[in-house]
Amino acid sequence: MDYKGVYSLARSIPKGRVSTYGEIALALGNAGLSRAVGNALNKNRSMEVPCHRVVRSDGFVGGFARGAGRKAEILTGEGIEVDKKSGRIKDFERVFFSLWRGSLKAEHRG
DNA sequence: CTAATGACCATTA
DNA sequence: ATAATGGCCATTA
Repeated sequence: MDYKGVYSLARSIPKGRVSTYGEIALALGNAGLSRAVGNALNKNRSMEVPCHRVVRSDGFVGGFARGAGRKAEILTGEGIEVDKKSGRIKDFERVFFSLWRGSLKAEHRG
């Protein structure tokens, strides 16, 4: 598993935006890596890698080494609204950032 | 090597 | 909209 690639892509996510495990996997060349990507980010624990900006494709924040609640709080601090009750991201399609084409539908109408 | 687990994704009912 | 099922890859025991 090329962790370096995962971390590099994760770093590519700008503040105030979120991407998905599947996107990273797809950018690496294998969409099936989605699960492995999560493992890689989990193992990381480096502050230089904004793993908190990587969420599930469904719009849920997903898991986090420090707990999903912590992840949601960090995202909220970056301007991304998260519903603590359901653990879902508000305006997910709006804050979504595509790694392989630098955002596609996210910028379709500003 | 086999078996089980995980920060997932897509399909189907 | 929610709930349940199958598939995928890598790591760990």
